Formats: sequence, structure tokens, C-alpha cells
Amino acid sequence: MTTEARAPGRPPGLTGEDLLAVARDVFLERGYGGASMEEVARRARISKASLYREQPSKSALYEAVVRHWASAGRNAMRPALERLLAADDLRQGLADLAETMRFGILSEPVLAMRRLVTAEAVTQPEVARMYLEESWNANIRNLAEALQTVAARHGLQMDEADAAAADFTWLVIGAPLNARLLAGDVDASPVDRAVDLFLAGYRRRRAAR
Amino acid sequence: MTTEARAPGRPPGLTGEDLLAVARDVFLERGYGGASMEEVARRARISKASLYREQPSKSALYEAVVRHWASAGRNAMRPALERLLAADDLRQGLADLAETMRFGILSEPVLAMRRLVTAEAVTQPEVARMYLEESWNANIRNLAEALQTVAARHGLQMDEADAAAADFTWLVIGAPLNARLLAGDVDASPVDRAVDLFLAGYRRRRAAR
DNA sequence: CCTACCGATCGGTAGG
DNA sequence: CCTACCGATCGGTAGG
Repeated sequence: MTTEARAPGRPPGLTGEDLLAVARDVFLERGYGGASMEEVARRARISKASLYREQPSKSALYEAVVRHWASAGRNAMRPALERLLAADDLRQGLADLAETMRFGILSEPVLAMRRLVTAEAVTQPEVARMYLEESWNANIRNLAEALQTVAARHGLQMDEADAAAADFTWLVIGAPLNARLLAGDVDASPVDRAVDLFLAGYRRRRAAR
Repeated sequence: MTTEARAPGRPPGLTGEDLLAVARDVFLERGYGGASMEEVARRARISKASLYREQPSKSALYEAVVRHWASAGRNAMRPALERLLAADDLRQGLADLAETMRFGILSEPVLAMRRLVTAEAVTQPEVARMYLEESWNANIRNLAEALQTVAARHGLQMDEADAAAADFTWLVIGAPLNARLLAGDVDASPVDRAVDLFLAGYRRRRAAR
């Protein structure tokens, strides 16, 4: 069979979430300004008129794309956090988590989405704020919860779990994220340094202020 | 006097570094795609034809702007590092340095330049790479050198000073930089947490792998 | 140094 | 009659 079966009168092109996936690819490849509604329509095999009936404007399409992406990534770390909670060796568990975080956050599509949303934060701040809250802070809070559990089990001093989750995250991905965003470099530094520094800082109560 | 004295035949508008400053403002306000050569020319009080005689293309103007900025920021941290080296109290010295770093890196123009260069890293990667090397990595190396000196004086264990400088930097600015880039939030968390974690990690030799 | 203008393309919408 | 969709073109503006 060379043609798909389809009901008469049904649209042959993409709509709904399939359309959002196509639009996402165009935005990630070209940036907001470089993306044209015509290319989105062409790749989705629909007319521009049909595209505008699905989304009333380019900015509305952009917001829908980011919202769908953020929703999908909201609990991206959950499996890795389950593995951390199940790990006997805390240090090894944190190192595995760190590797997973690097692999995910430094992947090309995630980097491209960060570039896109950051660049458009000036003109569409509410979209950037939604992305930060739904996609990033939600994951930080999940991480904080898991860290609090393993801290209690392994006798770590962790009064402010959210801050500790941020510390861990930025020790692990700060430098390579910066390098990849700006230069595409693949960072080769082992995660063990970050994990050791984190553990050293939280193993004993830090000096009072 | 209502008019400035000027030599006959001299251009009334801006050229050279003054032109780059005007172009920088336009790029930072509008982004690369949103910046028009016409607006740059208008603000510099020159014609578009004159602008194109100074810079052969929009991308050449952009590269000149970023290069000039990076060159100016290359040793931005030097005064703060001198104060660290002169500090008696290491913890207080690091806290002061951390405040200075936050104030500088999280300032609006520096954030806007980061947004701009990051967004254009896809289409003009060599400019982004130059920015990373001249403006960021140069400062990290200056910080590493200073940290090595104070580490030796205060008995810290610091085998890889570049990595330690990156650790310190991302502990101090990672979370607030992310929040400000995406949501414009002003972070209120004290720098003391980051400094204490850093010191705890480097005060004793970390566990062998 | 400027006005005028080009070929191309943008986001968005018309009639049928 | 309906829904889904098309070719053509609108007014403005971009880099050059």
C-alpha cells in the first residue's frame, strides 16, 4: 500500500501535538525570529491559513510549543531520582545522578530550547517564567526532596534542601552548560569532583555565620 | 553656545568606538534579528551608507561589538581579586568577592550580552567562542590564580585551581544567573552559603576515588 | 555624505 | 449544506 487509509475530508497534514512537534523543531533550528510560519506550515503539510486557524499568531504558537515542552520535561528526573533513593552507596548514587543530569541538560535539543527561551525572555517574559517554573524549578524541587531523604539516611546535614539541590546542580552542570551554550564544547571533566565537593560540604555541619 | 565647535568637514555623527557603543545598545535592546542597521545609523547620526563604510555587514558590526565588549571585560575581576589577596579573613574575603561577582555578572547589560551571544551561538559560533574565551575563561583563570595564592597561605587543599575557580563561580552565581536570565528575578539568597560550602570542600583533602 | 530604491521575505488575511 | 483547505496577495520592513 502506498497511501494511508484516511477518512474522506480529513486533513492530510499535521495538527494538534504533531503540529507543535514540527513547530518546536523549526523554532529550535532557526530561533524565534528566524522561524517562519510558512516553513512551519510547509513541514506540517498544511496551508498557512490552516496554521493560523490552529494558532492565532506566531507568539501563541511559540507559547504553546514551550508549554508543551515544559509539561513533558516536568518530571524528567524522576527515574534517576528513584535510582538514587535505591542506591546503597551514596557517593556512587550521586555520581550516577550527576551523569544523568549532564546527559539530559547538555543534550542538543535541551540546549537549543534554553537558548530560544532565554533569548525571547525579553519580549515574551511570561513564557520564560513559565519555562523556568515548570521545567527547571519543578525538577529542582524533586531533586531537593530526594536529597533530603538520602541525607536523613546517610547522616548528612541538610537544613535547606532546595538550596542544596541548587548547589549540587550547579556544581555538576554549571561549567559544561556554559561551555556548550557558548562554544559547543563537550566537557570531559569527571563528575566525581563535583560529587566529592558536595559531600564534603554537607557531611558535617558548616561553620556558623 | 548652542552648537559644539567642530572642525570643518568632520563627520557630525559617531564613528569608531562611539559607533560600537551605540550599536551595542541597539543589539542589547533588540537582539540580533530585531536590531536594524537603520536604527543604528539613526542613533549614531550617520547615514546607512556611512555605517556600511565603517562595517561591511551587520554580522561584522556584531562581531566588532562583541570583541570590543569582551576586550573591555577581560580583566574586570582584577580589583576584586586584589582585595581578596589583601584580605586577612579568608571567609570574609571570599564573601566580598562573591558579592562583587554577583553584582557584575547579574547586572542588566552583562545579562543582555549573554542572552545575545548565546542566542547567536548557532549562527555565529566563532563570535560566541571568542566571547567565552576572552571574557569568561580569562576571568576564571585570573580567579584560579588568586585562589591558588590564598589557598597556599591558608592551608587549603587545591590541586586543580581552574576547577576550583569554576566550582566557586557556579556555587555563587549559578542559581541567580539562571533565574535572572529566564525570569528577571533578583535572587536574595546570601552568598555565605556558597562560600561555606566551598570552604568546607577545600579545607581538607577530599576522599580518594 | 544622503535620498531613493532594489529584490526578497515577513506575519497575517482576503475571497472562493 | 458542511468542514477542510488552497492560491494569491495584503501592508510593511528587512539588509544592502
